[in-house]
Amino acid sequence: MDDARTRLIESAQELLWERGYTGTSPKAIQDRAGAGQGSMYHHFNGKADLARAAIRRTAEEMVPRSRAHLDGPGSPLDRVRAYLRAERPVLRGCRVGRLVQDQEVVSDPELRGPIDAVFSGAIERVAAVLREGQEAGEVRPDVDADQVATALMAVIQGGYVLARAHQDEARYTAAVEGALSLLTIVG
Amino acid sequence: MDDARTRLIESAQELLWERGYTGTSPKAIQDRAGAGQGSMYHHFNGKADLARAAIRRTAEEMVPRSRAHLDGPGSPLDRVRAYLRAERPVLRGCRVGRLVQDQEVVSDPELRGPIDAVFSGAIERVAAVLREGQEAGEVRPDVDADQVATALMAVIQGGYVLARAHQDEARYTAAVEGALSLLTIVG
DNA sequence: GTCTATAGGAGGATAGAC
DNA sequence: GTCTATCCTCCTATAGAC
Repeated sequence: MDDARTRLIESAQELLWERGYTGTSPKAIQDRAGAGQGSMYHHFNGKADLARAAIRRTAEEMVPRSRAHLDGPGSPLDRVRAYLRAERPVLRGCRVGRLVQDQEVVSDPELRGPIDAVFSGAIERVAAVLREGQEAGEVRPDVDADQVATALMAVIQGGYVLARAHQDEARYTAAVEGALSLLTIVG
Repeated sequence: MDDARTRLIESAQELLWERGYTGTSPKAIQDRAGAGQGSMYHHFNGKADLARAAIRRTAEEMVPRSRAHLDGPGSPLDRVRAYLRAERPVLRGCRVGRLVQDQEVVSDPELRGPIDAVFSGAIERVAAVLREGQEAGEVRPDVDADQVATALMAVIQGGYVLARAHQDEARYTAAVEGALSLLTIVG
């Protein structure tokens, strides 16, 4: 059993994922955490303050996930494939990508910062692995690794969007496989 | 054309784009439309009903935009490039892609349907043009056109997400150019 | 630290007058 | 068709007791 402060942060993480910032009320967070109003306003200044803590924590939790695949075993191309094909809660959406639609999140540097850092860090790491792949002769050498890495991250985020619109995880898979098929050197 | 009903729909379209479904209140729509509560509830059953009309209209307006590029002049690859490079309000986000984050939108088939149709229609059209390009020898023949078309649509949607997170339109451009660079036959 | 009480405002909608 | 009045709930936060 964790303390109330931790439970509040975890509940906020879940609700921000499910309903976004605007759709998440302090009351709902308290209820899910089993904490009262007094408890929440003792530990945090308000909704935005709690959301900052929750988003920071979610961002911290996501970095090791991508590192696990990108810094894992296998050839560079294998690692990029493993990252893109990693199991994801597609229909639930991206924990952080979802939040950038919220105007209040984008406007607050403390809310947006950690999200931006997750994406920027992942793009950089993917680009580095792609460059390894180019040197190894696995990946087309005629493309800009940074641009392609950005495109691959966009495929993941856009895959979430298309899959939710279609309510079918297959649309995510199609996007990822389409992107991966373009990555290899044509025979 | 200038009646209250139309103004209400147009105002709802703008607000849904800016703030999403959850973040848009009937009051805000009325204020922007210069219409009173009585007027809105005379023309529509409520918020969801008005949102349905607004989303249908937005979806209708988006189809010709994509057709303009995909069915335009130039070679197949030129048309795909023109579509991906078309000017878009990147930092404002996608009019329809934004909405699929909203749980209430995804849950209501009448709200989700038109959005899904926009994406599905665009994917099909892009795939057809890609197949033309493959036959013309412009596009790699060894890839699945449907999957690649899905990937390209995902790049657009994901480009919006990454650009908003970074608050920089360049991130969208990088994603698009990275994807396009993979499309051509390697020299 | 956590509880209850309190509060002004916004959200979403209904009813009846004009 | 549009207006105003009214309703109840939820939102977000503050105050003070325990």
